[in-house]
Amino acid sequence: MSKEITSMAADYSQWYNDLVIKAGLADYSAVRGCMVIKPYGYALWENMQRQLDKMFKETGHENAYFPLFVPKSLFEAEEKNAEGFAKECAIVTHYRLKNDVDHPGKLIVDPEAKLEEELVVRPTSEAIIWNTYKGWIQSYRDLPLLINQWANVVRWEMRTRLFLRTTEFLWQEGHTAHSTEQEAMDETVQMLEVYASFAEEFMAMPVIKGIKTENERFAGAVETYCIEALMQDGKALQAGTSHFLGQNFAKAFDVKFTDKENKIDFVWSTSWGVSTRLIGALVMAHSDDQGLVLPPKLAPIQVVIVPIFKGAEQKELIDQKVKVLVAELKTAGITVKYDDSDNNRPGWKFAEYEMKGVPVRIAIGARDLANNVVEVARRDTKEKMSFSIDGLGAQVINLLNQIQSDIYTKAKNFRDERITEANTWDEFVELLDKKPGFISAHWDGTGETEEKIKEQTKATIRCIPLNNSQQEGACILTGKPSSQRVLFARAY
RNA sequence: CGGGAUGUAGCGUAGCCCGGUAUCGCGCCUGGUUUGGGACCAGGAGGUCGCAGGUUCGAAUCCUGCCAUCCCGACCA
Repeated sequence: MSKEITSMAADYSQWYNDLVIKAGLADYSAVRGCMVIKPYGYALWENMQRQLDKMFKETGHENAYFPLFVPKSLFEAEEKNAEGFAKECAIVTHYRLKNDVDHPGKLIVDPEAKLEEELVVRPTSEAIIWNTYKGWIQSYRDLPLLINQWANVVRWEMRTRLFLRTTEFLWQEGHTAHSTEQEAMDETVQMLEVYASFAEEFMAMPVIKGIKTENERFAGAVETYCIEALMQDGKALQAGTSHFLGQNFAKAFDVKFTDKENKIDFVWSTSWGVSTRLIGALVMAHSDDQGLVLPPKLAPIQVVIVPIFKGAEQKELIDQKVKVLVAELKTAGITVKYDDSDNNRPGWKFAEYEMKGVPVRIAIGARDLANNVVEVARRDTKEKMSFSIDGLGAQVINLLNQIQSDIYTKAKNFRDERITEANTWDEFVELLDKKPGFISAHWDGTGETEEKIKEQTKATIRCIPLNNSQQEGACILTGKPSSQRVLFARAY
């Protein structure tokens, strides 16, 4: 099978699709808008999960699991949340099929089996969770309640894209309850920090932390914090959100607690989430025309070893040496695969593992054995070098660390070069096409202006960066006074 | 929901205009030779041509209807 993919320059969107399919991350499925996550893609997700889960636990959270279905009456309780998600919900209305008497072998929905109350397939779980929390919280002693769940959710999007926006997707959603506003706000910011450090340290993807404007805010939130990343085509991608929900959900679901002074109040809450969209972000942040480029810290395979031999005798010698090397690398904590499969020759394997983004490839042949070296190639730069077999583990660890850091730096330089200030409308419009990326510009603070800018340019305000420097200026569209610049971009 | 495209073997395709039971490549199986950037030779298996009707002696091909997926747009915390 030809493994060529469309080049980024020719068609970025097609490049992305080709890459996801050919690298074996996912497949299209028989269900519109839903994908199959293949083992390699799922391994990547598992690595992300493992790290995030660890970070959640380190910050005091526990995992639990809540139902997939939400009774409609609960779903509608928090008005803004319900309204925000209403037009993208899948609804269960019946619970049984029956044989179609007119068409043998076919089934139809049994009209007798209509549900008394429809069930909403969760697009997010606030409703079912807050309904549950009501029974769990009475006293300040029950707080804070710090729970995360790993789950799937369904949002009936009109247009889907592999990983970036699928009808069903996997994610985690944290839902916490606190006795004070300050504590809930601290939690919101803490989790934003967790996401940011995960993105930067593990995904090697620089992000901008900020808050959303009212238009872009989560339905039902008082404030939405986000991390925004920049993809290689200059479009922004929301990579994670952390919401300060105030007392909105507590009031909607009547979740009250008694404080030390025996006073009753509604609890304060947060929710925060990241999804399999992060895989899409990872793909678009680093990869190239030859395939994926994965950060060593998340790569399902960190090192692949390919034998090069003439005849069974050489293969035997290489096998023996590789066995020792694999053990050494594993001891050093490296995930290593020895691909001595007979199906394909070295050249094919080289191309294949480049497509899959394996950070380091080691080739070993008779020539190398004679010289007590191996050929080491790094995926990100394609650079080839020769490492001594002695102390290979330590050298490889250094290289993996170097790659992790280099791809972050590369992505950061790329991103930083594409944060441009615009001071006039013409400049703003021109930049969007000529130098796509984040555009830092003054805005008059109104939703109407934001909406107009979106209509005219498709650019939205990605965020108001945290610790944004205050600066007097004039809104690029209306010329009205502004106290700070905000970041605009076209986004996924 | 609007616009565009596609549906033929596991994948990618030719054939369709001009009707006669399906082409090629990759992959797969067997045997052999190979292996430092996507190997080669020989043999072999695999397809109710998306579905349902219709026209016809005969339909992948013509007609009607349907379905599905993808892409672009609108939409999207």
